[in-house]
Amino acid sequence: MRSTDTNKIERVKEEALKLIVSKGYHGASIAEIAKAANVSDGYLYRHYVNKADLVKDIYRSKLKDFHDFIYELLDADLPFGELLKRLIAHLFVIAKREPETVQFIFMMIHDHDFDYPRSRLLALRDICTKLLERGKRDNTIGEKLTAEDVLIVVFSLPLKLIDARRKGVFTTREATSTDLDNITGICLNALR
Amino acid sequence: MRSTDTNKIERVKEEALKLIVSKGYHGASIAEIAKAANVSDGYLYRHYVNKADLVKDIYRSKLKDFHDFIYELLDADLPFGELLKRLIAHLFVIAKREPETVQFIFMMIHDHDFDYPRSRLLALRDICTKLLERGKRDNTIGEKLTAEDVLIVVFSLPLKLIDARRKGVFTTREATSTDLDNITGICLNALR
Amino acid sequence: MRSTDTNKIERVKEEALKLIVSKGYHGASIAEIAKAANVSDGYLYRHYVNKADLVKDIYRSKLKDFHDFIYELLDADLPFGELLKRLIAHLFVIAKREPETVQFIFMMIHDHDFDYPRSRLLALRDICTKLLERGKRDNTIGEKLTAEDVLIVVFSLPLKLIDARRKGVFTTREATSTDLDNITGICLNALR
Amino acid sequence: MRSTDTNKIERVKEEALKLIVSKGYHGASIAEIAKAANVSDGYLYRHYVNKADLVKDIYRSKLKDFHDFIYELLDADLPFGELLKRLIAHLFVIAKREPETVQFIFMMIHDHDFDYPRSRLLALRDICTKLLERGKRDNTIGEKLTAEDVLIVVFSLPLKLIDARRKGVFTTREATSTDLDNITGICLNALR
DNA sequence: GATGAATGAGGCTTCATTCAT
DNA sequence: AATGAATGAAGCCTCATTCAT
Repeated sequence: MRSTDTNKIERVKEEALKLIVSKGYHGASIAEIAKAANVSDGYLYRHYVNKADLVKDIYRSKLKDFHDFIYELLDADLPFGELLKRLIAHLFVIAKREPETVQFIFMMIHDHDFDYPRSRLLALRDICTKLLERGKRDNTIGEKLTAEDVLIVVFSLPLKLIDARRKGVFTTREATSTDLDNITGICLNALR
Repeated sequence: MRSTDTNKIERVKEEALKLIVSKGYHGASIAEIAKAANVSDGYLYRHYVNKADLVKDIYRSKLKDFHDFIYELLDADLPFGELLKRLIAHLFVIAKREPETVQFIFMMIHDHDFDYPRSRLLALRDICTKLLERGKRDNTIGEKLTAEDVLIVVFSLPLKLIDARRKGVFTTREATSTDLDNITGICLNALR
Repeated sequence: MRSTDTNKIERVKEEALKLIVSKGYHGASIAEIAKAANVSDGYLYRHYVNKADLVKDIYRSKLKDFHDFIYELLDADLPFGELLKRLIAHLFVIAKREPETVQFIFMMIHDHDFDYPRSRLLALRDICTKLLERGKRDNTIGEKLTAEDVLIVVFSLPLKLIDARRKGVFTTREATSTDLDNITGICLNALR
Repeated sequence: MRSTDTNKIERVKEEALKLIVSKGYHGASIAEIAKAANVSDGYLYRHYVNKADLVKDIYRSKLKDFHDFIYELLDADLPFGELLKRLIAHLFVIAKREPETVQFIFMMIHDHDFDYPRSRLLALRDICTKLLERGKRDNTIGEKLTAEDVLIVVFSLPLKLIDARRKGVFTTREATSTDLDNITGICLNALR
């Protein structure tokens, strides 16, 4: 999994992500990805055993980046409300700066062919549990709520909003800071 | 002249749904679907122009069933809280009785290759708008909330919970009436 | 091969001919032919063993009509020049009145999948031989020429001209009486 | 890196031509062609977008070879009679040496599914026009004749003779030099 | 390490034909 | 006699993967 030309494999991952987002996993062929990355068809097989392995790696690393960010937030010892706001703000910022990344994660989460990576699942559970503790400590989260509740509220609503906007369910208007406040408020209320 | 066996195409749709749920759209081949439905490979092409057309039809009809149910609820003129509870309860019941159906809808909603059918999109907007009105009339939904907020709360959280359970993110425990009450409460709070 | 509804099978033959001319033998499906003839898909199988059999029958009958016309001309005991002129004129008239018929014959003559029907081959040989005799009797055909020469001249040049016009090789201008005289002259010269 | 085996694609074209001649375009399947060429099924799709594209390429190149030969003849500045004789002789030689090639061209010219390639059509018109000029210059072609007349005489009669022999309309006897002289004489007379 | 030519399994789809009614 | 629902063989084509260079 080590490469001489670090750039190359990064290019592959980048183009793979972009193409998968725009054409779907099956729609993005190895040939097209390789061409976009200016790499030979066979190149990626020196790093990954197959196409799915490449995608899993991208998926895993994107999730890790996100989880790492949350861990940093958790380390900062903010009140839960503030923490949540920053978490969601982070999502919105990424959704704006690199929309493909958020869309990619959203796609993969729901893709039949890709499980949530085991290591990430453990991290996710851990994060939800810590968020729950933090919220309860601050009396921001209701006594009876569980980490699972945190999961479905904190990691569904914002992503779903971003996705709804992208698809134009009601509007394609770009998310504003008002939207950010609204969705944060909704999440906070939800966990009351 | 043989008369059309109306069961046949129903069998095809049923088996297609099941196989797609278990193996994904691309994983479920025409040959396999036909075999499971005890029908010839070419049979479905007498009803649909291609595989995607079949799947879209199933998708559309399942969504329609769901939307029809909600319209019935809306007609009943219940208070919003009760309406929401019944709506979510319905989802839970289906998720238990025909888990593939809910999973199928959940998959299709997030599938890159399938758009939300136009007619259903209009119905969905209409439903969210009506739910919003009802909630505001009852003072159950906050003044500033929008139909889009209703959308992401009412149609994301319960489905996401069902999906989380199926995947065993935290637990694979079957959803109980307590879970139902909890998630309803969360949704109600979210829309406060 | 007898039918109760003579019209029906005639309609089938007519539509088959038209569709084959416009879409080719493989492009014209039984379903489409049946639909155009307002007949069931299975209908033609009560008259012919298969699709090819239907087409052969149409082919044979169209050739027979043409051969019959030539035999009538031969009976009229005209000088060869006049005979040839009338023969070619007949082709031109049909090409104008029912262009599909001439095109159909032209297509079938050159189609890999359809042999010239045996009975028609014998008639064709006979016709060429009689034409040769007539021409030699009149001193219109050179001594050394053969029935085969008559064949390639009389039955190639006019049809090829009609085809070239249809395809617009040089022009798509409709064949005039001048064209008729020209091509007749060419054929006569060819056989000198 | 394996270098492209230039023989492979040539083998494919060769076998495709042979199989199409013997079984027709639709009768010659990709699988069979690939097998005959000792190549994988998918191989030809690395060179052509589909089956028709392969066949068009063969068609075009065979026509080009023939046209190139005629252009060489035209360059030689021979009297028209000699030029025509050599042209027809060339056809006879090829028909003997590689009978499939002539048959292939003859089939394609008359195939409903394949147009005469545009570039070849232009060349053909040019050739006929130049032949006409040459013939008129030598007083070998009548004043009133046109390039279209040259077309149907020069490019129909010899091919039709070859085809008639192959099919055994009158005889299957191989074309002799006498036949060559005869058909040349017929063509010359035709254009008088 | 890297390439890209070549493979071939497997998918979707068509359509001539059958046969129960 | 006629229908037309249903069949299924067979075709075309895609694309992840391999491996000689």
